[in-house]
Amino acid sequence: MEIRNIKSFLKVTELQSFTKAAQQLGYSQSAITVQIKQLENELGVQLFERIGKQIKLTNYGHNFFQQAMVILRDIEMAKEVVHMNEQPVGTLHIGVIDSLSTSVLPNILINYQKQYPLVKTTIKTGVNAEMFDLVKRNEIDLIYFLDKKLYYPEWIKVVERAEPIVFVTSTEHTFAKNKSITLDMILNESLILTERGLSYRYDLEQYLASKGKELKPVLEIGNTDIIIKLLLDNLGISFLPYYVVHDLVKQRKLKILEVKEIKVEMWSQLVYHKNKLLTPQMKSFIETLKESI
Amino acid sequence: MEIRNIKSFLKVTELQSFTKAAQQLGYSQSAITVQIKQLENELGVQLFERIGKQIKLTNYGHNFFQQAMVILRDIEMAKEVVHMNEQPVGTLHIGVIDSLSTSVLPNILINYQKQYPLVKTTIKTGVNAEMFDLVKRNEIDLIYFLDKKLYYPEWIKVVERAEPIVFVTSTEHTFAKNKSITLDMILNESLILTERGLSYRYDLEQYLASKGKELKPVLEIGNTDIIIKLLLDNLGISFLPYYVVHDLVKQRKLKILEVKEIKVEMWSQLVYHKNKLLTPQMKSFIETLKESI
DNA sequence: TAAAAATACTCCATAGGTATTTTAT
DNA sequence: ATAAAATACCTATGGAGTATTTTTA
Repeated sequence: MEIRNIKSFLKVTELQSFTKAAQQLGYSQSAITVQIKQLENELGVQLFERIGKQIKLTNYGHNFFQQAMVILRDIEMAKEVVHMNEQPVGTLHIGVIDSLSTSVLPNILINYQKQYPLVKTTIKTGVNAEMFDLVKRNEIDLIYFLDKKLYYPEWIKVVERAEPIVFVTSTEHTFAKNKSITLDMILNESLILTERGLSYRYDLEQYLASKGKELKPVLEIGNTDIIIKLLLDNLGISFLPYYVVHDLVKQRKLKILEVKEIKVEMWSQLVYHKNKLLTPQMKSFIETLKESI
Repeated sequence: MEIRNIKSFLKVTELQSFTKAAQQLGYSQSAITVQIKQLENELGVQLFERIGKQIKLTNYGHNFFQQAMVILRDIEMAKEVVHMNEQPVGTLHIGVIDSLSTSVLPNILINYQKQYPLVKTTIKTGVNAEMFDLVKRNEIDLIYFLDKKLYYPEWIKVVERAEPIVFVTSTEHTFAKNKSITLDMILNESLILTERGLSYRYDLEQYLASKGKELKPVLEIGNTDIIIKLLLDNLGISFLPYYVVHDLVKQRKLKILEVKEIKVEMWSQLVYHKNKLLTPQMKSFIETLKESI
């Protein structure tokens, strides 16, 4: 059974005539005869009585008529309903690296929820590699991460912003008053760093290695929040994206150490998979993020 | 949009794979690709995200999925529902000539209604020509009439029974005691007859004409009930199908006059149009009628 | 005769197959 | 190297047209 048969059937019942139905539908009369016959064969019943020049629905035909209308209505509805939800509603899956998730993301999410209260947002956090994996498995719609400027043909980048990485310590620290600090000075202090392998720490180590030097952190902690707590307790110096300490620096609880010899810069980037269909949720989130930074 | 596309779409969503869906449906993989693409073009939206080796419904696809299930369910339902009402329910349209409608039909209808209370029966009465016309216009399902044995290729005859046509009068009538009556005797009495043109009256007149004689009725009334009333009042003699007077003869209120010279026999016949689809109502009515006579 | 549906036949549009390419694992 | 989908191309089925026949008004 195909839909064209059903459409023809309905037109025939409406006009009580094969010929007229054919005219209105742009078929030849014989095409209608055959289409109705196909239906009758498939259903195993006679749909019309052909008596004299006029045709009339049989009981079977009447039964089918009821359902045929339902089916056509369903199909029309499918064509409409498919376009629904072009407003931002539904769910949005975002992957974010830890450091961004506790610093810049909260404000963005608050703005977003205010503007689009119908969207349910789920956040997955982890390191870059884990996020990238989730994108590949199409489990998250967008990923917001920090790294060098990355270009992969399978990604579409929608936002990127330079993020300076800075040495930072407590305003209580003895270095806090020094105008200019050298790398060597820092290397002899207690260093509280993020994990090895994180791109900005890697950059730093590469630079040091080129000078024959080495990082010897007293502590390695993935979570930047914990690092910041330790810094506030004046327990050492760290090397972190500026954005994670921005607020506390403004509040004069932490202090950026100006180290002239090295400048590490990373990029916070928002990307999605090139084959990903942009949902309204995604579009609106991207807009909100652009406005927020 | 055709149903095969919808079926394939549903199988693909079920198996999350074009290839597997193709296998299960007996298509090649490329056929599925094309079918889904057709749907996507017609709907104007992307139904699946193709990311890596796996596919995933988009929001649009999910919307369509909901309706697609409804459509298929309704199509399956159409295939079932079309066979419904194979029990005798619904309406039955019967055409009956006047004389049968008041004599043999009532009993049959009572039996029928007892057995099939769900069938609504409509009775149209009239003379043969009117009934035949209604059959041709497919306004009645069955016609029960009295005439010579008729065979028309466009009819299907399901029941026929010989119906003697008899001279009849009141038991009070002077002729009632006579063992043998001649035609001549009757022709001189008050004759109360049905209309000219009725087949059995026509037969009688033909016979008389061949003998150079003629009918001179004092009254012509189409309705046999009225004729019978007049007979009971001993107002004359009539020429009627035996079945209309059967009961009153048994009750010895009317008397059949034995006229040796002529024997007119008609047939009560139940027929329907050859292109008419026999409904369960019709079948069961035919059965009931056969049993009742 | 006219009008409607059925039938016979022909044709070609297209659905689906095979083979290959692309893309990703 | 494998596996899935897309693409290119080809073939054959069958849907629809034309012409004719049948049936009935």
